Amino acid sequence: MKRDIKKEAFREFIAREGLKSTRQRDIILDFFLSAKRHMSVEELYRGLRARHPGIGYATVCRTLKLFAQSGIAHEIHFGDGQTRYEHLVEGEHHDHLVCTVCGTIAEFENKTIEALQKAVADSHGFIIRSHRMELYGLCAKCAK
Amino acid sequence: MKRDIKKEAFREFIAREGLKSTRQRDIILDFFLSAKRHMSVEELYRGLRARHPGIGYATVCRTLKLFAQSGIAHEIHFGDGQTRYEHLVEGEHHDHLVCTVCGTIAEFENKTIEALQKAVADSHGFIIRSHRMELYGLCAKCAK
DNA sequence: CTACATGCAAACGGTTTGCACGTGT
DNA sequence: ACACGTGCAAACCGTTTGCATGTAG
Repeated sequence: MKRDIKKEAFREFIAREGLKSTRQRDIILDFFLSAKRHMSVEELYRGLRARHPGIGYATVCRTLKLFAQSGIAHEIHFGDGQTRYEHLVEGEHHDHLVCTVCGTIAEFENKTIEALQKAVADSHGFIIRSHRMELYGLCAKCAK
Repeated sequence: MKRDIKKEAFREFIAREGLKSTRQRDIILDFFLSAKRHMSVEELYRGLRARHPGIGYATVCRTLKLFAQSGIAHEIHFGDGQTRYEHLVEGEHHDHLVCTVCGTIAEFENKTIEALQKAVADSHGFIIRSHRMELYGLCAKCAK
């Protein structure tokens, strides 16, 4: 199962870097992996806090950064001043449909677009390291 | 000339909203239109400050927001915590190639990608209001 | 026993706001 | 004259950091 692969990957990262496996990190990782994707730090913090009142905001921030470093998660910004994290499904990449009314975020992937991005970059002599693409507007529900 | 069309558009906006035309707004607009696109608030502020020492940061922020409201400019965020503004060329839309080494931002436009975005959105019943697409990596210079 | 992790509170960085004073209409 | 604009400093908001204490290895 995906979840366990990530846990394993994070465990390895922790070991490799000489860091420590702690109760908090386990709790945060569990919650993060089981929560919906694209959670903001604040949402994650509140969710965690509900079950584990002692946990600190700073710890959540620090741990999420570790997830990003370890490669199991990715930091995203939608321009609303909130940092979000999404868990990564290995090599896969996807982009976002962001509903500006209800805030729902859907994902999509389109190989043709990615190929065209590559072509555009090539024509500028530009080497793509990463990209982001977000479509903002009304989701099916809110469009009605 | 483009510049004058924008000045005119802003003047109209000011009038329509019952706002006032002031020395500062003129200065900021001039500087903004003549500066390179994608300037951060900080860069604009420093540039303005060099010639007009009295100008306040808050005024620059407020005025840039007005530009955005009036439709002559657009706020953009590249996830580095800085707000940038770019002046809009009417209906045109373009996307960005951001060099992560030297910070240079190039623009491109690709109708095929836009059509595909529309297709993706349609297949989700999603109505696009706006979008953003940024390719991050190394520009031609930095790639060498 | 040592180094890393935690929770708290204070600091931070960019942006926004409150307010007394200035200025366009 | 009145309403809107300005500059400054203080507030703000999400995030990060310093520090004393806790805990994994």
